[in-house]
Amino acid sequence: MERYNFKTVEEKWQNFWQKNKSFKTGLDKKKKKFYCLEMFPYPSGKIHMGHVRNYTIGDVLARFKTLQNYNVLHPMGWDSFGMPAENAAKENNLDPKDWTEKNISVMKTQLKKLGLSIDWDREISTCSPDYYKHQQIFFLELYNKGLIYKKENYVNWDPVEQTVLANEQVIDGKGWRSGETVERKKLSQWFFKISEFSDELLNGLDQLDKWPNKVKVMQKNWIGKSFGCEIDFKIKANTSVDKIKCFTTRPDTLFGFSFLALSVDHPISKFYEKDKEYQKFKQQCSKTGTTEESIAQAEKIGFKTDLIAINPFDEKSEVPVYFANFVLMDYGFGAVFGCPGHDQRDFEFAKKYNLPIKTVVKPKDFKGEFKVKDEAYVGDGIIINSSFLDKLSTPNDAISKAIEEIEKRKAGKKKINFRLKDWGISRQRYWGCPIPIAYDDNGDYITVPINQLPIKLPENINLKTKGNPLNHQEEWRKIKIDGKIYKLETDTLDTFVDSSWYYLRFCSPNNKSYGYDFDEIKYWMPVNQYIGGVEHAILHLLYSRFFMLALKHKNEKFVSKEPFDGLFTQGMVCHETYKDKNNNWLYPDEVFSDDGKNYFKINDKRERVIVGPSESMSKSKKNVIDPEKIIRSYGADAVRLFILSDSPPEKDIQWSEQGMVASYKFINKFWLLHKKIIKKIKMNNGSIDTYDLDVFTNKLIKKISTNLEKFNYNVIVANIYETYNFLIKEIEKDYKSVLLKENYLKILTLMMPIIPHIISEAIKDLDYNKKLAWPIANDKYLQEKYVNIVVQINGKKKSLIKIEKNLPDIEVINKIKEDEKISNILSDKNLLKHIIVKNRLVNFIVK
RNA sequence: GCCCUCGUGGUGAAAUUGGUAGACACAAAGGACUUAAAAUCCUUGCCCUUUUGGGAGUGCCAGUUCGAGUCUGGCCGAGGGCACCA
Repeated sequence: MERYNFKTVEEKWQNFWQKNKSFKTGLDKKKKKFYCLEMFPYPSGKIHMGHVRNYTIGDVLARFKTLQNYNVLHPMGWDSFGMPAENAAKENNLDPKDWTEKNISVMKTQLKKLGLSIDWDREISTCSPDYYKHQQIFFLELYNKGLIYKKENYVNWDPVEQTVLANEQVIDGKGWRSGETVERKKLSQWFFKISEFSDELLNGLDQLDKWPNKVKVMQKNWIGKSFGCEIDFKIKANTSVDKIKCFTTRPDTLFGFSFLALSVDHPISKFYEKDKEYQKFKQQCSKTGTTEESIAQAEKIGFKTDLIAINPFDEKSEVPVYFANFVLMDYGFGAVFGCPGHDQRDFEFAKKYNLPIKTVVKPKDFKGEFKVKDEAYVGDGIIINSSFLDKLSTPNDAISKAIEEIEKRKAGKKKINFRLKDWGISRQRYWGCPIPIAYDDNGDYITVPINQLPIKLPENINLKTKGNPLNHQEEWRKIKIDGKIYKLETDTLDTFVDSSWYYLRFCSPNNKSYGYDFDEIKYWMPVNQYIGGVEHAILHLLYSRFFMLALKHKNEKFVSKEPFDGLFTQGMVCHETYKDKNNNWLYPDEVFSDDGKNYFKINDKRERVIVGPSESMSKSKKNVIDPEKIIRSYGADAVRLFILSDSPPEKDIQWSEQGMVASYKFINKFWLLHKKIIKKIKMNNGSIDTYDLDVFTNKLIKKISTNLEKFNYNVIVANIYETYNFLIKEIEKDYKSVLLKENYLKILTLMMPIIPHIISEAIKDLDYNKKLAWPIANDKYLQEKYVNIVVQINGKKKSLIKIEKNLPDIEVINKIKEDEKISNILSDKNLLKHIIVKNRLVNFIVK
């Protein structure tokens, strides 16, 4: 029998799908829709295994929903602005545009070879003026809504990328892409007012019940809502300062107040700039790096001012004011009131500077006198030593009473504070979306009128200049607005802006006048299922949620709220790491083994390989497998089958050559089985009723359908193997041909989402030309005639008895007692009672 | 330090949501076919017993229950996120 030739079959069907536009999005708006979206890739050169996994998972879902007769939107595009293009172009003297376009064409070809059911007619690319024109229009819109502003502040400066990073892009004090230590620099920057929506972004999370809890928790922590109050502390001193504002969540501990601490960036610091000691202190603070270790180990240090702060609850209580290294300017008001008894950080500070440590909270059940000694007591309890707050329980009663009292004394008011900061969107880079702002000679700016958009990037420019290349484009910068010459803004937008609305663009990718068509997004949005890596849990997903709220703001027509109804975060693809004895990484391709040990070849000699732990595939560790090569050797179906098998999609998967080979063998085995079945059907001489097969098929429909809904794709692969194991035995029976064919078509349809090429070819052999539909399980076959009853004695399984379904209890018991083994056990025991779980189990309780 | 998630064979994992633990696969060992190898197929998989059979068993300890991988409490371990957030 001829062997399955995946090459010709896969190519044939991929051509067929392309020619027939098989995955073109339907236009019938009366049909139920399903918007399936995977995070679009950055066109870095070639696809990697992470892409294969991500897009296979999405494709299975899209194909399943299509078979279920949904109108499916399954598009693909390119997140094509960004620094790698600029850097690569700089190195090779290319235009970033050419580099990007070349990569897109390579990756598109590769994705097609996976057999993805993508509507390529909707392809978009964020670096195309057709796309970023609309982004510039959105910029103007948000600007006019007051959601964009410019301010000068300290920024995270990446010295390698020569650009500003958002807080979220700084990981352990290092740039998220460059890995270089980030510097503090003062710059004038554009900001999105994301903090305006803090509460909505937080509350919206509650509606997202199809999101992983993990992601919601991360966003919740990031938004960081805390309840408390602001307090104006009166200042006694000879300077012009008369009060300092603080934010606190613990006004109930105000009687434990023993110092006030300020950030070195606090406005008051200007009175101390000339003080030599202060300068020294400030420098010391800046030296405390931003790395993980330095933060963890940083000693709490302070600089004592001549200011004295007064406790609003006790005018006689006066405490010193310090500058302290642990106070951040961009949270609260850059000032904290120190209560060493009940805050560990304040406690350490007080110990160092010998400040009083007063105990004002005592644990609820503590008997006798409670005193803070070796560490702060931060738990709940009863207020003590606090005048009118005494005996109140904290947090609840004491905090509200304290706030009430503060408001009565006009010393402050109730306040909610968020950790979420505004999103800095300026980047000093060429390869990004230009910001539609122009400056006059005085440095005052205006927005560029809509009819002059898009502002296109200049082409063929010199990138090897220092800093932002656009700064050197004098001609390009000139723009005439209302007859007057202005100079364009040279900052470009953070690429996270590009990906914050692309899901809207996919709904109407060719709409010329505006970024989206209202009717289209009304039908398609929200995305029903969004699939991507968990590394975007905060950045991209929070920004996208913000963007929807910003578009909706003051726009009654825009009804959608959350962009992504369902979110699925897939795990990473891992591989063992290999090194030689000099600690140089080795590619898996270089490693071979013949006697159970691993070697690689060097100068015609073999040398032992040191095998390291399995880690997420990364170019730097060389533990990568090239998808294209794998597809070439085993075919797309086998790759899809393997990448879905073994591990659940949300968990990391180990790449294994053996596993890959097993999937490949299965594809071939399956084809041989298929040919046998076709032969049986063609012979058309069977006489056996298909009851057993019907039962199997209908159970399978139920299993695979529910497993698809629950993303249990690894179990579906197991279901497919089970199906093979079942059919290879069943095929010996001479089933009635028509019925066999009917069952077999259903079974093939169930496998279509996973291995579409071979299944398409197999269905062709059935001479079936109608539109495929997802089979529905017939309840008749799910109700079995016989059931296996587990017989337990005192909860332990003793026997398994096959009886008719739905027998009355008494008959079940009688049948079981006929069982020799059970009756033997029961004969010398005292039967106390029995528990019957219908059609499943009988438990005898004996003594 | 705080928050979240997870602990099941040699390995990746299943388990109808409280009811047959280990489906499905990888690896291993033994066997069949073959001159041989590859490919393919079959068998085995903890302890005691020659078999029949019996027993233990889902990180550890307790609890709830007729019955716990699944529920509750405590402990141990692994992974991830946040990190001076006042």
